[in-house]
Amino acid sequence: MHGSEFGDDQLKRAMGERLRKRLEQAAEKQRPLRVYTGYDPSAPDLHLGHSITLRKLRQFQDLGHDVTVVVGTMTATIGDTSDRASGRPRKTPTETTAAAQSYGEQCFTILDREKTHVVANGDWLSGLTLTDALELASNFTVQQFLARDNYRLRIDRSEPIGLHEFFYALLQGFDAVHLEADVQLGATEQLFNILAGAKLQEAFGQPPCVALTFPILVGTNGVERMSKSRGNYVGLTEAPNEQFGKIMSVSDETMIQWLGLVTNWPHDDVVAFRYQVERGELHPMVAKKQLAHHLVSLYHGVRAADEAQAAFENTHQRGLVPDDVVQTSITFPLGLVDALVAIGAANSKSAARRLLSGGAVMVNDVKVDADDAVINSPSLIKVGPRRFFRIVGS
RNA sequence: GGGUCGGUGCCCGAGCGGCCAAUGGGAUCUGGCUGUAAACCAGACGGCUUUGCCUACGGGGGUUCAAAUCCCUCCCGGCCCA
Repeated sequence: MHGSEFGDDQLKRAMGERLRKRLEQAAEKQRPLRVYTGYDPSAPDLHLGHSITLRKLRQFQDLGHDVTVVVGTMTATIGDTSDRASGRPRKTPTETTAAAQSYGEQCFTILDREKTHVVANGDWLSGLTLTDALELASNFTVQQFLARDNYRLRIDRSEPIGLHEFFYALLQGFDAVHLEADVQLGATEQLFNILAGAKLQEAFGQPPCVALTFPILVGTNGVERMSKSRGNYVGLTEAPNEQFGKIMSVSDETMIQWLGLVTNWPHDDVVAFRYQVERGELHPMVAKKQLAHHLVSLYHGVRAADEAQAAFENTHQRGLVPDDVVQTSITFPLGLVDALVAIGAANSKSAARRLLSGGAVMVNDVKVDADDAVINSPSLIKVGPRRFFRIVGS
C-alpha cells in the first residue's frame, strides 16, 4: 500500500495489520472486501484530488473487491470542517442531489462502471430518528471532538463551532455501519471521521473497518489543497487542452509532489523519474509534459493526449494560432473596445480599456493599445498570452 | 435574558465627518523575465457617454455645505455570562 499515510507509526502498523488479516479472511471465505470512500457534493466537479482515492478504489476493484462510492448528499448539508479552521457553508438538499448525479458519472472516468455501486447517504441517513441519533452520539465524548486540532484552534481564537458540526463524524461513521464496510479510504484529515465509523461499527457488533488515508493534493498554485472553490483544480472531465495547460502551469516542485499521487506509474518508476529530474538528466519542462500527457491520456485516451500536447506546443511554444478559435460575428465597423466585450474577452468596457492599456491585445499580430481603435474587417484578436478570438462580419 | 463586539469591494481586513471608489494582504488579470513554468519585478483590479459623472461600505430614516465614518431605527451575526 504505497502512498497511504497516518499520523503516527503505531496506527499505521495497526491498520496495516488489520488490512492484512481482512485480506486473508476474505481469501479464505472467498468473500470480497467491501471497500468505500465518500465525497460530499459540495462542488460540481471531481478533480485530481479525488483521483487519489478513486484510483486506489480501482486497484481494489481490479483485485476483485466490492467497491462503493458514497455521495454525501446528507453529510454535505452539514459541511465537513475537517480540512479547515472555520465553518463551511452548508448545502441544501436540492443542491446536493443535482451534484450527486454528476459525481456518479465522473467517478467512472476511473472506476469500472459495471462493478461500482454509487449510492447517496441521504438514502439511509434521512431515515434516522432522533432516538437513533442520540444512540450514535452516546458513543462519543465532547472531549474527543474538542481534542481535534481544528476545533481547538477555533476555541483558542474565539471562533464559533456549530453544534451540528459534531454530527458530521457521526453520520459519516454511520455510513460505514450501513455499508458494513471492511475498508474506508480518505484523505489524511478524514482519519477522525473514519475512525468514528470504525467505532460505531463495533458498537453495532460489526468488525471495525480498516482506515486507509492518503496525502492531500496541493492545487495548481502549489500552496493550498486542491479544491473547486479555490479555483486551483484540474477537473477529471475537463477538456484535454485545459487539463494539459493547467498541468503545465504547475511549478516544478508541485509537479514532483503530484507524481506519486496522481499517476498510474509504478512506485519505482516515480522514484526514478524524480531522481532524473533532480539530477538534471530530465528537463523539468519535458518531465511535466510527460506528466500532463499521462494524465490526459488517463481521462481522455492517448489520442486526445497527443492532440493536447501538440496544441500546447503549437500555441505556447511556437506561437501558432490554435485550430479551435472561437469565432464571433459582428457588424463592421465596430470600436475595438466594444468588440472585446462582444467576443467575451472582457466583462465590461472598462475592463477592455484596461487590457488595451496594459498591452494585452493583438489584432492580426499587431499590438494595439489605443482605445479608439476600430475593427473594419475580419480579424484575429489575441488577448493575453493564450486567448484567441476570430471576428467575422455578420 | 444580561453584557459586549461586529456587519466594508471576489475573500480577509484597515478606515471611524471632507484629502474615500475607500490603505494593506490574498485571489485574479496584464506586462517584464522564463522552460506557456514557478519564484521575482512592475501595473491593473465597480461602472459609464471617462479632465467628469453614476453606483457602492447590512436595510431604512435623519443631522451636516459634506457621512463608510455622527444620531435614530430595523435586520443579521460573533464572543462571554445566565
